[in-house]
Amino acid sequence: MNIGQASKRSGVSQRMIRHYETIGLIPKAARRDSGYRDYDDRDVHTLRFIRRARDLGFPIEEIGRLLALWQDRSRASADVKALATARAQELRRKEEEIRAMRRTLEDLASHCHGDRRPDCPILADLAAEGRGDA
Amino acid sequence: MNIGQASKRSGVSQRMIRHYETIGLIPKAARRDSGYRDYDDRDVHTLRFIRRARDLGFPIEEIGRLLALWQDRSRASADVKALATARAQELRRKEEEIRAMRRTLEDLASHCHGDRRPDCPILADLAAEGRGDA
DNA sequence: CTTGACCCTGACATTGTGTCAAGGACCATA
DNA sequence: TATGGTCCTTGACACAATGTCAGGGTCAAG
Repeated sequence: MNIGQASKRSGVSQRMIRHYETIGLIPKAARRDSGYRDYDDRDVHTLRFIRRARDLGFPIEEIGRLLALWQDRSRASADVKALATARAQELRRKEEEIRAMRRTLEDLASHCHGDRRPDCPILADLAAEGRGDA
Repeated sequence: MNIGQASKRSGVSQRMIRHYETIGLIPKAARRDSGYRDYDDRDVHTLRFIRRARDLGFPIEEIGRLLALWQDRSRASADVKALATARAQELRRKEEEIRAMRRTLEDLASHCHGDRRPDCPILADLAAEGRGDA
């Protein structure tokens, strides 16, 4: 099948399919005489795997490792689990970071009148003489 | 003062100071005869403002608007509050998204033996015949 | 054969930041 | 004054992941 079909069936954009090929995440696709890339169901399956991993927040480089493990019949599940838990921890870290930012903002906003008066604790906070790095 | 000092005092890297100038977030710095950029305390104050906003997750473009509001003595606090709450909501959205990913991963990992056996529900899930987009 | 849908490559944009290179400026000390 | 070390300048390349646009073939149906 052509790349358009593969894209629709896998949920990975044509752009990204080509990109993954370029960076070597997936092998170079077979080509027709016309030069068109040609995919089969296994390829689509692989693309779905990638999409799913991507949706779970794995960076490309780790997706590559997951793919290798997936294709290695003798892998140890511990190796996979290690990647997954490391990712989960990283996500937890980001989550906390964003949460802290959000709460600060909500706190600031709650103290702001939000009317036509000009004074605003949000700007006051942003402008506060805080520590630079020096 | 030179850019190095301004950077240290504001906590914004030299790279980003120049970048902000390039994209017009801050006005072009004054120059010495030597060509060196020259900053004063007000500039540093502005840079700190930017850094603080950046730390709160505001994208550059919104930081520009905040700066304008900050410098506008007659702004209405409602305008500032609107930006802040919109940002908070966006952060909340991201937070949820990341949280969902993390929980899925943790769930998958909890069902994985994590030993030398090859079978692993994490890979099984990634490889699952899920819906593509077609 | 023409038309429209599909494919190809390559390039540019985004967001925010780092780093490296080649070259000039400045300052202090030998 | 010459030399060195530290600072500055610009410009370019890089990351991750993606979109989009342009200019040009391909294919299939009418």
